[in-house]
Amino acid sequence: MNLAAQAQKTKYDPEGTRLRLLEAAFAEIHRTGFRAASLDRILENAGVTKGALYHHFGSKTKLGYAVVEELLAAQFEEMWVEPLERAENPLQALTEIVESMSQFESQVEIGCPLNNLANEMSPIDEGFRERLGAIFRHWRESVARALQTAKDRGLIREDVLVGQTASFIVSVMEGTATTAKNAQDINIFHDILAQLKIYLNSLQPA
Amino acid sequence: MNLAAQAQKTKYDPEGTRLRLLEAAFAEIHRTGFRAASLDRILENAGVTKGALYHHFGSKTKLGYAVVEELLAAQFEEMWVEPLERAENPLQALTEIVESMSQFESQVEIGCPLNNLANEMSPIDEGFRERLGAIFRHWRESVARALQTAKDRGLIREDVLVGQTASFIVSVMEGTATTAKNAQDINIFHDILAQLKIYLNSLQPA
DNA sequence: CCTCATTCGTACTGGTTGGTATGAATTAAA
DNA sequence: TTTAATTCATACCAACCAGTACGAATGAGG
Repeated sequence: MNLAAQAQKTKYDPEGTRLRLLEAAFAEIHRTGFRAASLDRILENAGVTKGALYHHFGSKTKLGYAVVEELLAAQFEEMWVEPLERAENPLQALTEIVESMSQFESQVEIGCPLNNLANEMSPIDEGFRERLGAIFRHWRESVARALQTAKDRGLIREDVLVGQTASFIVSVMEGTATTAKNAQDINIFHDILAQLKIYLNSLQPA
Repeated sequence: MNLAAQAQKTKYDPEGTRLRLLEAAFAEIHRTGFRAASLDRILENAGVTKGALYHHFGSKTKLGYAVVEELLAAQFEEMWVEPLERAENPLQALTEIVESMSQFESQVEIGCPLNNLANEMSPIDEGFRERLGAIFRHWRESVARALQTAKDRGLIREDVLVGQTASFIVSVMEGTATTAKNAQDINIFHDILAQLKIYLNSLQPA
């Protein structure tokens, strides 16, 4: 039945075209930034036309908002929030995420999409700022919870301020993305993450 | 004689218009980013016309390069390199610069211009990448030298890798600018810088 | 089968962009 | 004083942009 429906190849596929639009927009925005992202290019890559776009979303801006809410947020959920949530040793989990980051070569080429969008849009568009801010906040809170759990289990020192430290760690990640993207060099990326790991270790009790 | 030359008010003032163009471009670029910076707005703020611009610079891109080389680089020279160069206690000087940063409210509003430009232009324009990269390198080397001097004087531990640590510190500064700009909140800015100061202190011998 | 909303495709618009062509005004050189 | 180079001002252009108007194709409900 399900297969039949697929084979049938219905002409109109609203959910499908919507998703293809979102993904094409995400890629284009990640590559060029939001304002320089061309709707025509997005449409070409998505394989749909302008009528479809303005039917599903109402403007370029709303398309951008949807990308942030539905795709970008999910990426951080999967990469940071969930692994930290179900980790037995939160401090080690944090270190492992940082290590797994080292292999993200696209970060070096075109940067972290959250970092890119925040730098470009936050000062000039309140809608973007709020949505990106929500991701940042969620990210920081997730790290803060992990640090608190680690503290409760005696894995880090008592005098560590989990909130401020979480903000610090997140900022290091953002700064690292910027630095690596500019240097276009994977080595400096590794160097900084190595120092971040040393920093994380230094949080442990003496 | 000099005063007479000023009072004379010569009609053509190539160096003056060049500088006015550079400064107007710097402000506009800082506010909107390079690609969104409108030449017409720059010309309006500088009080000159398009003919002057294309006479002194040859294109929008070259104008941007000149801004980076002549204005942006000087800003970091003044803010970081020189104070660290002539500091008696390099570690303390580093801390003081970070503290002085806390009062830069424009950083919260529209971010650090180096951070902004690097995020926007480095992946898509080699000319910008090289020039911004030179500033980053200079910045990192300046911090690294300060750390090395501190190490030589026994102010920080022997096992601190000055190069990697300098890259780490610079990345924190960039990440902080991003975070603060998005949050539009001076408090989180202070929180992160407070943690950076704690980190700097942790470099001292036990 | 009929009706009506949904889902798109096509063609077009007004506005803005960086860039250019041209020449006039001014300065420097001879 | 004549000539030549610099320094600008004005008017214009092709390209691209987001957005819209309109209608045709398709789907769902009765």
